[in-house]
Amino acid sequence: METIRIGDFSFQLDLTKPLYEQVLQQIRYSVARGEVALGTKLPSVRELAQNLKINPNTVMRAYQELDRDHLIETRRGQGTFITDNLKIVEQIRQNLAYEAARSFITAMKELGMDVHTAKSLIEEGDWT
Amino acid sequence: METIRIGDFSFQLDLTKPLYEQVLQQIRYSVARGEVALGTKLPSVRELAQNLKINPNTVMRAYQELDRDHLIETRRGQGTFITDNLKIVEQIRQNLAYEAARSFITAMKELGMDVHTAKSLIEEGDWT
Amino acid sequence: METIRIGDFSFQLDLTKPLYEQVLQQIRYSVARGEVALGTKLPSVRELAQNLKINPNTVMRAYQELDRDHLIETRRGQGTFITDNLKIVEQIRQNLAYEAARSFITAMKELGMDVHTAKSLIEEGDWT
Amino acid sequence: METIRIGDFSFQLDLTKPLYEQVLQQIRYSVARGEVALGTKLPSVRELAQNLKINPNTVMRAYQELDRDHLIETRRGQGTFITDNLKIVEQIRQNLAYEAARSFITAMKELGMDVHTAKSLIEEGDWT
DNA sequence: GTGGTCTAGACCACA
DNA sequence: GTGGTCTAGACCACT
Repeated sequence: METIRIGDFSFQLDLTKPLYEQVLQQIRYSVARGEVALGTKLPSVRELAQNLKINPNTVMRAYQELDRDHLIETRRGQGTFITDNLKIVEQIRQNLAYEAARSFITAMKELGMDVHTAKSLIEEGDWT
Repeated sequence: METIRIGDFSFQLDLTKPLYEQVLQQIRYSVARGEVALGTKLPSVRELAQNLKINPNTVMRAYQELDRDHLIETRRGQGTFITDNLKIVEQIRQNLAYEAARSFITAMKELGMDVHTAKSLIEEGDWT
Repeated sequence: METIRIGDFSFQLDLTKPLYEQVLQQIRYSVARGEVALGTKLPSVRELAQNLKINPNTVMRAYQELDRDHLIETRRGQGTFITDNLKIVEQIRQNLAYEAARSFITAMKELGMDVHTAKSLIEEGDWT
Repeated sequence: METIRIGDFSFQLDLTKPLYEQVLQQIRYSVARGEVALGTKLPSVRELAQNLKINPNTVMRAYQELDRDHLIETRRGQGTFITDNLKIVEQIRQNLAYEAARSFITAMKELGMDVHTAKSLIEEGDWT
């Protein structure tokens, strides 16, 4: 799978899965990971679409959803920017981590395994 | 969300998500959890459909996917049965657990957190 | 898969495939292979059904189809017998072999492989 | 039996056999035979259905099974494409050929004929 | 009675 | 426009 870099962002798209969701997630994770400075200007919808060779509507949809979560801000005539509110970023980072953990634990419980077993699985696995 | 019991199985359907997938998963987990004896006859397609108030085709699709994974066996004119092969069941159980762990770790890494942090999250969380 | 012997015949049933067809084929092949003497009496419908733990209707259907091919003969009040006509048996044996070869060659051609390649495949394979 | 061509594909349907299986097989063989370039877009579900005068659901089922084998890739909103992975195609071609040979040999053995006889049958037959 | 295939047609998600 | 899910209901194959 090809990696495309644009500004501080990098994208890897799997064409068989919803594109707008991948774009959205990869921006979300880039910011949460701290790779992108707060307040940074995002590439324009048209520019990103061109680079990723996807439809501008798809990029727009991704931006809209991020805007709704206040992770990015659209300023008319200026472009789209990462929020400069550190709290929001931290909040999102925590939520994503918590959600991932919670769904792991849920799956384990559905298999009749307890939290202890879950921990062992994480410890013993080779996650390179 | 209403729980429906039928034979050794219980089902909870969320009408906003693909029904056949939920049926499929819930059978898969029931067997993996060891709640259902190997070789057991599943409810007939029509019977389960009626109980869950969904279309028989939807149930059939769930059964067919499980059949392809060899977790169940369908015998025309007789019905559908859980495999009596313990190995297959164990294999599936391991795979489900491993997949859950792997996707948790992947998400953590994408947030810039390491396996150690992942473990702490599991330890400290309140997963009741 | 369990093998069941009854008289000169032996059966192996896979419950997930049409039973009447398996019974039919296995009788057909037993005779073609020359394992069963011409004129031999077949087990009664009821007896065979009992031994194979399947429905008598299923055995009956197999017998009826074999009767139509004149491989067996039903004599009222006496039972069912393998034909004593060697020609019919030879004919069926040849047909079965020819059919198998023809469908193999057809598949090969559909893959864009010629008869020569087909022969090589047979020669080189490990068919133990 | 009427042959219907559409794009690089051609279809012949026998209405007495499962349609989705025939569609599936004919696509599979077209690709294995190398008649269709890797990465090619398949006709859309609706388009193929219309041309073959069958129901879109029937076409979809064929596509879904091929997708599971990774011979094709479906991209929501974009269409369905032949895989661009040559390895998968070669693998499938080999498997199909091997399976055909294996089932031929099995049939011969069940008739009490050996591999040598099988080879002779292939050599002597008139397979035009 | 069991499962399997097919149709017609609705409604949704994605690009 | 694309594919994906679901329904209702017909008809068939097998036990």
